[in-house]
Amino acid sequence: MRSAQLTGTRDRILAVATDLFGSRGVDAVSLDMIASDVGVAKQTLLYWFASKDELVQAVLAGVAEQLTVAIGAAVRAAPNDPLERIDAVVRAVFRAAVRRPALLGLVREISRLPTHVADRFVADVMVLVERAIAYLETEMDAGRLRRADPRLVASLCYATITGIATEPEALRAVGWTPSISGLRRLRAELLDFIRAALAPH
Amino acid sequence: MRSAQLTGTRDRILAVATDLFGSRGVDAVSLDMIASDVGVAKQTLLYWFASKDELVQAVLAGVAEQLTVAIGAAVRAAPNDPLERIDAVVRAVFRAAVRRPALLGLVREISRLPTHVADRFVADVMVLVERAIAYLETEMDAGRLRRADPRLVASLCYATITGIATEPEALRAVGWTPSISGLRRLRAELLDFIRAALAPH
DNA sequence: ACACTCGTCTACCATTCGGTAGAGAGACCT
DNA sequence: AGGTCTCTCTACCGAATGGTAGACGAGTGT
Repeated sequence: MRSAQLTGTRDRILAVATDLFGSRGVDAVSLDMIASDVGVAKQTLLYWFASKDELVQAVLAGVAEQLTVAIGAAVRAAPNDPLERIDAVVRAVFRAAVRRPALLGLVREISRLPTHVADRFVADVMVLVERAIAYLETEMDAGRLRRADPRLVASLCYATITGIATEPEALRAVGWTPSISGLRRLRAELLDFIRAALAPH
Repeated sequence: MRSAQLTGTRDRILAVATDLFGSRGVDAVSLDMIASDVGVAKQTLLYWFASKDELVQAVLAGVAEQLTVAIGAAVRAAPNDPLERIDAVVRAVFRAAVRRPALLGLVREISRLPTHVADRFVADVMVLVERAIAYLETEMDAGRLRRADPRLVASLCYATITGIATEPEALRAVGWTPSISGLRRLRAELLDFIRAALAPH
């Protein structure tokens, strides 16, 4: 054995692969790049993951779990008001995205992946989406949210959040530079936008 | 000369490249694929465009022009009410995206491109963005739009529109199937969402 | 002491990629 | 007719990619 790592080789590979796949895209990242970043030979990657596809699937599984846990905790901790809950979820997703910037970038990668690679991930996330849709619907029925098609509202919120979090170019184009305070302002503006879009009347 | 084509080889290459780059991503599309789709040899591509980078730039230039023309015409034809104008722009972008589905997918590709390839396109689009921001600001000052940071509002609208138009996976995940009537409903819902987010109070 | 498993390595392979070299076929000019 | 320009082709190249084959060393159980 080479040495007693604090984290196992497999976990380090997953961490590096998540960052690289998310920030540059799956196609643009080679196994050699990941291996060299981790500090092992490419063959070591292929020992832990039989193929690149399998590595991508493992990375996606990790992302799905992180999102599920983060969102679940946020919902449980939030008061029962729908706007407050949406607020809490957006904050949770933002927090996750700040801690690991490539996370939402990876979510956006799925539309480019062959279906047999993305299927499992789509199924995992579908659970979250269905739950959100059901919740939106009951709140609309109760008049606490603006009446609309809950499925499309969920898509719109998703598109807005991941869009804003994964398009640094778009933000640079409007003269935005990343910083802690800038990020907080961005989040506040995003929350206002979504609140205004969903509030009744 | 091989034959009298209705459109020149160069234009056909551009059309095919736009569709492929936009739908599958620049990295994932090889010159061989484009050439075989057009029905010429790869070398013919490299005769018209000195390199893949140059082809990508030419494709982006075409996209920027189409968007500029479509949006410009929509704005000129719309009444002076800000919500009406935003409405008109969204409809124009949607129309362009329906006619050529890969168009907005390409816009999203720029964040992955080397800067020297994307720079020109970013500059072209920045003109549109600056104009939109200035307009939003004056309308906010006049109290006809909800008060907010116009730069970030522009980014949010951009993220929402391109997000919804380029993530078929996300829409499939909420049980949406593409159709003419479905698309119209989607557009209507998107317009309601943005109107509600931007209307004063 | 010996066989076995686990984790990592070096060496290599087939394929694909973007790009070069150069030939050839028509159109046009003189 | 001959020369030149435009456009397309076949043939090839070096680099990079995902993946295979197999050796090596350190633990571990018997």
